[in-house]
Amino acid sequence: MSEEKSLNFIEEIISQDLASGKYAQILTRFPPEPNGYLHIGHAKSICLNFGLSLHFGGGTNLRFDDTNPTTEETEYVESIKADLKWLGFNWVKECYASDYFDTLYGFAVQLIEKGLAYVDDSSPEEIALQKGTPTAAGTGNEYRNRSIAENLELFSNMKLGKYEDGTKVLRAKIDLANPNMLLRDPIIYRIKKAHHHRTGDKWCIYPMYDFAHGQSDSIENITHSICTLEFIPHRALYDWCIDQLGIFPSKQYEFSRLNITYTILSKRKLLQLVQEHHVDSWDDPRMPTISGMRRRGYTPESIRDFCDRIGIAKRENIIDFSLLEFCVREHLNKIAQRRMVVTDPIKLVITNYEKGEEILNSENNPEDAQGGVRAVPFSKELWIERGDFMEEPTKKYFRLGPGLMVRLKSAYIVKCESFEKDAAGVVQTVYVTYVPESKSGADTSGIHVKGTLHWVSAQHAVPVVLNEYDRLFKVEDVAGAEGDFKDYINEQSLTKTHAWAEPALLADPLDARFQFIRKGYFYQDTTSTQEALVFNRTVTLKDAWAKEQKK
RNA sequence: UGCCUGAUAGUAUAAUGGUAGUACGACUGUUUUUGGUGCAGUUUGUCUUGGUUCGAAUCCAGGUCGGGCAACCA
Repeated sequence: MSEEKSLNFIEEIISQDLASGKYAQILTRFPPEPNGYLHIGHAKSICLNFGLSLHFGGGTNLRFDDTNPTTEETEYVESIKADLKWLGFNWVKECYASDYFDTLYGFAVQLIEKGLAYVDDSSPEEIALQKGTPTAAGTGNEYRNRSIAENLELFSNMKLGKYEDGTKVLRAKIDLANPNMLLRDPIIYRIKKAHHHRTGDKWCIYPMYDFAHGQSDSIENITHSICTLEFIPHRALYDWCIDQLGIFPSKQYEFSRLNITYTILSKRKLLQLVQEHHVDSWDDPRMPTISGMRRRGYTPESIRDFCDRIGIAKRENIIDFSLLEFCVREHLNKIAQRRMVVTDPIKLVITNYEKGEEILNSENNPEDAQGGVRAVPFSKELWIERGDFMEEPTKKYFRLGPGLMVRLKSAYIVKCESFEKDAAGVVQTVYVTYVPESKSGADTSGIHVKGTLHWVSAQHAVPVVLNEYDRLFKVEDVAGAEGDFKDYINEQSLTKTHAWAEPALLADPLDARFQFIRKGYFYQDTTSTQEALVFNRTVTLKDAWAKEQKK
């Protein structure tokens, strides 16, 4: 337990509960509905729940909140488990609300027997109408006065499948005038003759969230049930159910959900992006899903670090996307293998280089003294970036231009002697002379240059495809922007580039993390093959020169 | 017009009646064979009006602004 960091309000509550002896150890839970893929907002909840039990001692259950058979699928269950494991968390028990269907049914019967629940034959519209409005009390109906015996029989018949979907519901009998709309006789069971991904066709009635969640927490002896702010009004119902049933008193606590600039964190909207082909899939590297971020090259460490930094509180927030970028850069800088890739090539010819070719060594990672070196072939003709040559260099331009000198990374210092344009006036070739005694690591030339360029030997170059990603949306606050969120989609969020790479990439493992020097961090895409290498740009490098140019 | 919540630099998050701090961002400088990294520094803040107090971001009262609540979703 590290004491130097101050506690957030939930950690505060837990340390008090532990100190007072209320609990000997804590048990939290992560309760996704298996109706979509996990995203970075879930990661915040995951890191919180698992982090809490790791920090204070105890455990965390993984519980699938699968009470709505029409939206849930096993595919989602599997992806959620895979994402959780990848993030590095282990749950104590794998639970399903559907495992409690029998118990939950019994709870409902208990409520009926206490005169606290009744079967209502009204239509959804009628029920909504009878609920009143936030400022006007609701009105009852004749079904509210049904006898216990009648309710018992009707509810049993509901279970037996004697009624059609939507014709009857079971409601808790609480208070139709309560200022909290959720307490105005909430529906706790509805008829759905649908196939459930786990219970199959065994059930045709399913409990609502409010009659399943708190009870599931209680059944598992969850001590601290942590959810997001929009569930605050549900807490009264949560407690009411537990009180009336007299079961283990789990307690609900709420924190604010995560928002990030230039993206959306809503399963419903993310599903829409997939279904309407604005992105390729749930794991499209542009998606803020865990699987998308994994494919893009984010590391579990960087996501956990991000969740650590954003903090836990109760106020609405929107985190800068740049914080996420900072976190992944910081981690990748330490572990990524440096490689050289040229994306928009022009030819560089070294006129006085007569050796044919030679093999140079270049460090894999300057941050890691044990990282070793790799062999990089060097020759008379190289590819360099078009952006690294300027016909008429501006002041503060440290790259190549007529008469200017630069170092070629891990190789020699060269001086630009001349250049050649094609018919259209576009520069195609730059002619330089090199300084033989300036060889990297054995430089006796005494020459000091300000710029260092990456390069690839033309005859050894390997073709690769780079997926360069930009933000998915054009506005900062997508959820808060007026109108349809899809109007703000950035159509240029993906740029595919053909590039030349150094041959070392051919021998690198599939899951290696790379920094393409001066370009950014890259990770091999799932579609990449030895014959056609494809890399996703996880994030660019910070670019002080781009900033300087804007001035 | 009801109920529930919340409000500290650009963005987050601490300070639990006693020096408003930290991170990211931005800006300087410095180091550097990545205009990367590292290092040093600068910048900007307690929603408002009263009250209690020796002392208020913190407690009290009123106001303002934000978010949520009327799914057989979770």
